[in-house]
Amino acid sequence: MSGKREEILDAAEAIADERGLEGLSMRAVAQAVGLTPMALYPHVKDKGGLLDALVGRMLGRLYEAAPGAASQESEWRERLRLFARTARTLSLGHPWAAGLLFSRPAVAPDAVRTVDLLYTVLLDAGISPAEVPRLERLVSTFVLGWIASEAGGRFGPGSLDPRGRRGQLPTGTLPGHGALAGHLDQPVDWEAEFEADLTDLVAMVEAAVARKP
Amino acid sequence: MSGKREEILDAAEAIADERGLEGLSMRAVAQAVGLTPMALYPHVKDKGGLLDALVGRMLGRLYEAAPGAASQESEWRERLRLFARTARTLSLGHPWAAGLLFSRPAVAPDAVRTVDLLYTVLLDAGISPAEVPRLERLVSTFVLGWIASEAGGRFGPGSLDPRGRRGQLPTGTLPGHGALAGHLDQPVDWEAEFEADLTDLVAMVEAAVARKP
DNA sequence: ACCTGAACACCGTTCAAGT
DNA sequence: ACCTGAACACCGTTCAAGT
Repeated sequence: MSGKREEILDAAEAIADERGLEGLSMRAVAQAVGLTPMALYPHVKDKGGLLDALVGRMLGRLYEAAPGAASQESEWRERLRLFARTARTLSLGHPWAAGLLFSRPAVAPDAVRTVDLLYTVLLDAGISPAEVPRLERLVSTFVLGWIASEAGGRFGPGSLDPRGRRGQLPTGTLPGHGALAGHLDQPVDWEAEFEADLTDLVAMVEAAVARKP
Repeated sequence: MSGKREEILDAAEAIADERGLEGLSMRAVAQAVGLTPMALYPHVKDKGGLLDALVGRMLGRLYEAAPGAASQESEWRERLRLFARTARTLSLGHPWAAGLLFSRPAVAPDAVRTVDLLYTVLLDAGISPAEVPRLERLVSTFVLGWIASEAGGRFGPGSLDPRGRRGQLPTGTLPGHGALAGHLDQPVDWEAEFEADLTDLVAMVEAAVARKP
């Protein structure tokens, strides 16, 4: 019936993918669906509401795309990793999305489903119920922070290129950089780094299980 | 000499603190310093440049306010915690700041100093030089993600209130929430949770040291 | 160099009016 | 209910002109 709303969200997502978040205006969306800007308001209520709907969609897709993470058949470690990998892949395809999750508390049903998925993973790992909410926030915050950094450009050359770093400060004031001389020039394999981080994260969960039986 | 730039940045920071990031316009800053909007441009070049300068300042303040973290006299564990705590305190005072760091790769000297501080902490912990850059990104990404979540509202009631979560979905579809029934209603002590997370983070660094000697 | 004033090409949203 | 058109109160930034 109300496929008009879906049409509007489709157009908005396409615009965000192509022109970024700052290219996403009510006027641009309206033009894309062949309407006047004001004709959007009955369907999305607000620009904020449009953004909320957009992240709601992404979370829904995350939940659907990581079915193995939900089905309790595979091992919790693999479910955790699958979930994180899916989030990363999704974020790379829609680089505007991750950053929104920091400011718009996601109350949509799909957001709750996603949190619940992590709850069950941690419970199956053997985390005591009292610690599960904190560890869920720890894990989701790290994953979200990481994919937002990668998609948003924080890991980009601007902040990484060692040549850019050197020379701005008097020599000797950067002892850490000095000690790492040989290790800062190589290009980074981000997928491999993400996987290594997930290994550390899984080990942290295991340690939390061992600590409190 | 060029205290005018500092005056502009002071005004911009005050506006961001009081009215949030969306209240921070070139026009508002100009009015606050008693100038025409265009008179700002020789000093800050751009609105993007103004935002960069603002986060540069925050990073400088982070570096200055955590001197114990830099001075190699205290233990690395305490230096890591001090650094993270200082970042959190700063972020709570300027809630608009953390989110900016995801999208604006900080190349400013103070950003580099901050990264170098974490490098030396990890080196002193005994992390092998080859692993230091990855672990620095892991630690800084978690801390940044956490303070951005807290300051941005992701941890807020919208996404936490269990009453809001229940009822939106057919019962039985949220097994995790069901199993955690008693543990989702209590209010959270965010400072205590942050400290607990830091304990897990420190333990993760220790595990990385033990793994590769 | 530093600043102004007018102007351009945008925003989100309200409101009265149409169907 | 759904849509339009004009309008309001904003944006960042360019440009020509002043000093």
